[in-house]
Amino acid sequence: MEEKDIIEFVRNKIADEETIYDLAELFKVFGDTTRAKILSCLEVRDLYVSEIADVLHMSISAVSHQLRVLRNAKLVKGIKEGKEVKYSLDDNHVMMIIECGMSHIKEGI
Amino acid sequence: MEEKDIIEFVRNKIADEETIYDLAELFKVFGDTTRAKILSCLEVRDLYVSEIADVLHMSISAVSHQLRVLRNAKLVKGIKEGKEVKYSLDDNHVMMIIECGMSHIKEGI
DNA sequence: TGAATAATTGAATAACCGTTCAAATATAAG
DNA sequence: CTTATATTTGAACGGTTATTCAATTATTCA
Repeated sequence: MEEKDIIEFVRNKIADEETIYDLAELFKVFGDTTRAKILSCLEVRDLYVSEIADVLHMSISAVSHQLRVLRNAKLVKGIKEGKEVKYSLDDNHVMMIIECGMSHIKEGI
Repeated sequence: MEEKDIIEFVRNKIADEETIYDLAELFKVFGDTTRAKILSCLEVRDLYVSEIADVLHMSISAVSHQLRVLRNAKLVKGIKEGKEVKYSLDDNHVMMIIECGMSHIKEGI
């Protein structure tokens, strides 16, 4: 196969630009320590914002900002209960992706 | 369960700080469009640096910089062949993680 | 040995992003 | 209605990082 053809071959076979962009955006959300911690907490139990802040020794504001990012990415959802908002993982895809990454780490990389 | 106990309960059950840090670091590497594109290319076929640059319409330098990040994260490996260096995915964990993210995207979410 | 090609590296710039702080909104309780 | 509590939001600051450009290393070939 000629060099020129290899380039075309690969270019035609890879996922389209938009899909790759979405993929990177998704992983970007997981790629922050604070957000990863929040997700880990919610993996244990549904929690109110202030509870998450307490567990992680962080400010309410910082947690809330990151919850918004997670919400936008449809990784968590918040349900209002009176003055408080209880957060939970949006679906079990989220846990799956975390475990997927975990297994990579655990295998000594 | 008292509020105080909930905090302790969750704090004791989540993964340890270091593991979560490593997890975030791993996803951070996937969380960049350029690197995601490079990985997509290598999913199709092993390639030389200049071939990757050609496929993605990017400079050799930019590609090389990102390949270093991917190498450090043990996601790709490069083998010298004369003047050139042929890159490939480091193991099939990498493809698994990509597919894991893909399935999340595809499911409409 | 010297020229040419492939890739890496370092420094610099620019854009992005997480945290903080202050202010605003929403709900409950007195 | 007023106060207190829970959360959200916006602006600003500081740190991180991707790309560019120039220089360097490594290898082949004449």
